[in-house]
Formats: sequence, C-alpha cells, structure tokens
Amino acid sequence: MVTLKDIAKEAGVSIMTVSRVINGNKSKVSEETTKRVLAIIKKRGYVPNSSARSLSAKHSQIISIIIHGNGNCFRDAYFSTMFGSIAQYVQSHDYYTMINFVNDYRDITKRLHTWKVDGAILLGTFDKDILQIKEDNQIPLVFIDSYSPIRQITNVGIDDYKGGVLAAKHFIERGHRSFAFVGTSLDFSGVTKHRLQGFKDTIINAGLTLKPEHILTIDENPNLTKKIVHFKEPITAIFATSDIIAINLINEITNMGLRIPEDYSIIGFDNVPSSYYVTPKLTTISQDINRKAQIASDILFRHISDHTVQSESIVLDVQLIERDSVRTIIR
Amino acid sequence: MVTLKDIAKEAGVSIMTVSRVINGNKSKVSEETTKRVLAIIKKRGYVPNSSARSLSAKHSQIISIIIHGNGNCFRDAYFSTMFGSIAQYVQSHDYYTMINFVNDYRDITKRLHTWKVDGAILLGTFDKDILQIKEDNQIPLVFIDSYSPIRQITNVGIDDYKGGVLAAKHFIERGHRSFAFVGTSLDFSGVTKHRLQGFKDTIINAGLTLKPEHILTIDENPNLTKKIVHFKEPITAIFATSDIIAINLINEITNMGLRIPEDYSIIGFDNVPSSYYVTPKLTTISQDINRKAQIASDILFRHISDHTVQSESIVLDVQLIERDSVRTIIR
DNA sequence: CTGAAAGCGCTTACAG
DNA sequence: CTGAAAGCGCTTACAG
Repeated sequence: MVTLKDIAKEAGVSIMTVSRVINGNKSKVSEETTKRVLAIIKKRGYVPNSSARSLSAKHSQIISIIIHGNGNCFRDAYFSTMFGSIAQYVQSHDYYTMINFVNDYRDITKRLHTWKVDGAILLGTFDKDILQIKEDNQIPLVFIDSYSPIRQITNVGIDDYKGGVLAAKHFIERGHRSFAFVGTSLDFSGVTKHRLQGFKDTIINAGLTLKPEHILTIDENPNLTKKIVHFKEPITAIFATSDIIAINLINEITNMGLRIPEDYSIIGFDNVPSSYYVTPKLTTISQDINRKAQIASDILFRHISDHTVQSESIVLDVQLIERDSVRTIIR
Repeated sequence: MVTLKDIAKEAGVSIMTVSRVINGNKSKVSEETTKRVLAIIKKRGYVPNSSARSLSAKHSQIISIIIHGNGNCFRDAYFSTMFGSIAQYVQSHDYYTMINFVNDYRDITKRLHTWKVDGAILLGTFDKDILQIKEDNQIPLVFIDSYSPIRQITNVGIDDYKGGVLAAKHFIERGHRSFAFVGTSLDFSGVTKHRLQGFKDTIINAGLTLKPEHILTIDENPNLTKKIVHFKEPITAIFATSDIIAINLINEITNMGLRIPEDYSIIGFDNVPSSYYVTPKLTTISQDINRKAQIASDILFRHISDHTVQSESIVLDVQLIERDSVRTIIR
C-alpha cells in the first residue's frame, strides 16, 4: 500500500507538501513541485487513506442516508427513485454515501458517530423523535417528509394538505358525495395525517361528510378491500395515500368482479410510473421526486460548508394529474 | 467525544482491557471487569471510532455496493429490490454499506482502497473488465449477473439462456411463427446476449427463424415501437429482455390503437410487481430476487471470514409465469 | 487475565 | 513556499 510517505520520499519533499498538493492548496505549493508530486501520485496509483484522514481531520466525507424501515422500502418506486437520486447527488459532490436502516431512533446516533459522518438525510417518519435526534447528533441533518412541532429543523417536504384538498375537490366536482380514505398508520405518519386533513376539510367545507368508519389504514385492515365493498353506507370515491395502495386496490376490486371507475373511483398519490401503466390509468397527485432529492442535497451541503446557516423548511407544490380512474356522476 | 481512554480511566483499567471487552474477547477478561466496563460504556454512551479502528486494524467493516450506472438505476424495480435486499443483509451482518456509482472500472479501485473496504458486491455489467477489477482489488468480490470468460470469479446469476428458451417455447407452443427480440445494448450485456441466444436457438431448433432485423435494442432505436409495427415481414411475438421494456411496449402499442395480445403477444423478464398490474397482465420469466441477494451476501461474508475459500459461480433457476399477454394462434 | 509500547497514515498548528 | 513535531483513537504484538 503506497502512502503519503512513499510519495514524499520519491518526490524529495516532506509529507506536508504532498498533503497540500492532494488537498488542492495549490496556492501554497510551487507549481513545479505540484506537477512533480502529481505525476508521482498518478504513476504510483496513490489513493489517500480515508480512515487516517477522518481520524485526524475529525470529519469523514461521508453522508449517511438514514432510512426508517428495512430493505423492503426499496420496493416502493417513490422511495427508491428518491434514494437513487440523493445518492447520485452525494457522489457528485465528492462525498461517500452510507446507508443505514433504523427502527429505533437511538440507533441513529451510534451509526452517525462511529464514522464521524458529516451530514445525514433522513427518509421516513421520525416525527416524534426529531428533537432528540437533533440533540444527539450535532451535525447537519436534513429530514424528508417529516412533520414536527419543532420549528428549528431542516425539512424538505411537499404540500400534503393541498394534495388532500385537490383529491377531494376533484371527486366533488365529478359529482361524488360519499368518500373513503386509505392510508398507512395514522399514528406514525404526519404525511398521512395532513393528506387526510386536507381531504376531510374540503369535504366538510362542501357540506358533505367523511365518516370515521370510512377512514382505513392498510396496516390494521388485512381485508381492506372487502371492508370497503361492504360498507354499510356505500361509497363511490376512494383517496389512497400512495399509488402503491391505489394500484393494489384497483387490482383487488377488479378481481372481485367490480369495475374501476364505474363502481369505485380512485385517486392515488406520488405519480410513480406504474400509475400510468395500470388499467385504468390512475388519477393521482404528483410530486417532483427529483427536485425534492436535489433540494435536500443542496441544503445539506450548504449546511456542511457553513454550520451557521439557519435551518429551513421547504414545501414543494403538488398537482393533480387527471387520468382515467375517476368517473363523472351525473345526477 | 468520549474515547477508549476515558472509559479506561473511569474503570481503572488500561485501554487494552476496554478494547478487549468491546471486541468481545470475553475469555480474556474477567467477568467482573467486563461487567464494570460495559456499564461505564453504556453510561457514557461510548461509540468506538471506526476510522481509528480501520486505520490500525487495516479493515473497515464496510461493504461497498458498486453500481455500473447512475442513480436512475433505482427506477427499475428489479434493480432497487435487489439493492434494498442486499443492503439489508449487509447491515444484519453488522457491516456498513457504502454505495458507489461507477462508469469506468478504474473508479472502483479508488473507491474501494480509500476506505479499505472489506468486500464488494458489483451490480450491473462489468463483463469485459472483470479480470482487471479482480487484479486491482484483492478483496472478496461478488458479481451479480456478470458474464466473463474468466473462470475464477464469484458470480451469482440466473439461467438467462433458459429464460430465452422458455420464452421461445411458449410462443411456439401457442402457435407463433414470427418473432422479435428487444433488449438493451448487446455490446454491453452478457445477460442480454444469453437471453437472446436461448431464444434464438430454440426458434431455430423448431425449424423457424429469428431474422436479424427483428433483433432490436432500445438504446439504438428511439422509434422502437413504430419499427416493430412496420416490419416488412410482420411478426406476432415479442420477447423483451425486461418487464420495464415489455410494459413500455404494451403501452406504446396500445396507444397506436393496436391490441395486446390480439395483435402482438409479449413476454417480459424479471416478474416485477408492475408486470402483474399492467393490462393485460404480463406473461414473464420470473427470477427470485431476494434469494439472489441473500446468496450473494452469504457468499461475500463467507469469503471475508475465510480468504482461502474458492471462487464459485451460482446459477439460479428461472420459470415462465403465464398470464395474459400471449394469445394462442390456431391455424 | 492485564498492560506498556509502538504504530496505522493522515492533518493541525506552528515555525521559518 | 516548505517542513518537523505532535496527535487523532484505536489495534497488534509482545511481555508478564
């Protein structure tokens, strides 16, 4: 393994000079020396030892992507597209990315500290533990899609409330009067809560109602579709909190011999590619995943290069993409 | 930042003793001391400094997942499911995973050496550079889906040839006599080549032909679908080298006012969830992604714990999942 | 079962 | 523009 020392020896300079050349402090080394050292580095195929650098410099050039959940998250197109996009940005900034799955927020600290990670992007729902996470880890932290009463955090999210509003409006405009909402566990996710709130508020403002028994979570309802089909008071419109859920619903309802959108109209969320390929093409609330990833990365690196930067919350817009899964009811 | 030294001082022992406790060399430390040290570690929230450990131990507990391509790979459900699954296995083995995108194989060496990575899993097509990669990086390397004339490499793949055979057989059994093949660039991918070979051989063995002009790559044919529809000698059966390609074909053909499977029958590859949700449900060649990920991880860790283990190539089986995208032609 | 010494390969801080 | 010294926080190898 070739080291700084080897290069220095061959170049007839001290290791400090080589170190400076490598770190691009060109102004401090004569051009001639720089050239010579660079040539030797290239010839010998020298690669700096990142561990040694981290140990003495007290930072690592590592960004951690913290994921609340496990590897199965990657089955969700929204999630994996976001992840890929972030990882790409991190690498293009010349940082290394580590990936960490966590269930308990306390795992985060260990994983971040042990590598002296320079910053982290947190994907998933950490809502109630955010303050503690922030206190335990005094490095730049960017949350994605988190909700917290704590103001001083940096979060990149979308207007989930508006998403709910748009869905409800669309249903109402199309003549629907009876609704259901399907999401992931409300206990956990601020995202789901806000989508529901927007949906509900809009319905109520229109003088209609969203019955509590028509608000369902996939986690607690193994026979979700059956339940919906057998509601005491039948409904015609279903708002699902993700395209994955919506597509599953379409599939199960269709398998029961019913039709979308004739029997049930459905709106999804995320606008993943599958929402376009499913039959009928899914009407959905779209968000710009790439933009979200880019903004999150940009903010993170800005915070890393200047620790005095204030925390900021970015809320991206959403819009309804009208396709074929909502029918018009004429009375 | 609390260090070994702090713990040692508080426990009234040397740092060596603390080090031994941390690394689980219980046999070498008295039970009483172990207990006391452990308690202090917990109390102080001590986390070992991985950089320091790497520097002196000359290994890192880091596994690198090397991806040939960029962040957009994660848009492919096959790819991202595989990735998530591997990352999960790595973490459950108490290793850290780093993710590296590379275009040029020479990037690999730098990224692996700088962190003294303990092992790597390589996703994507490295076929022609494999020998060089292996020589440059003397650590356990597991390739996934690579093809190389080099025998002494460790690869986990599937029977791509058989996949092609199964597709051709199915088409022929269903009365098809004229075929097209759609894949990614043949220059690059052994996977594609073998799928094509199996497809072609089977067609030829049945006394039929696969015309060279009916073998298309998506990279070099922007108007792929149009081309297919306007073949001089029309075809009825299309074998696509991935579900993504197949689903895109279904969509574009449908948009042109033609029908699947009535006008064109299609078989995909991978059996990703979307293949089930698309209309018509896609007949496809399925592979067990999770199993592939698990086997690759297992082999990697076996090689890490014992460097003398021989390289091995695993070939997993594939099967045809019959759904609704192939029609029966009765003559 | 326990510890003192040396060293891993860098950077920081200081000196010239 | 260049360098000698000290130190980052661990592990290895040796000694007892």
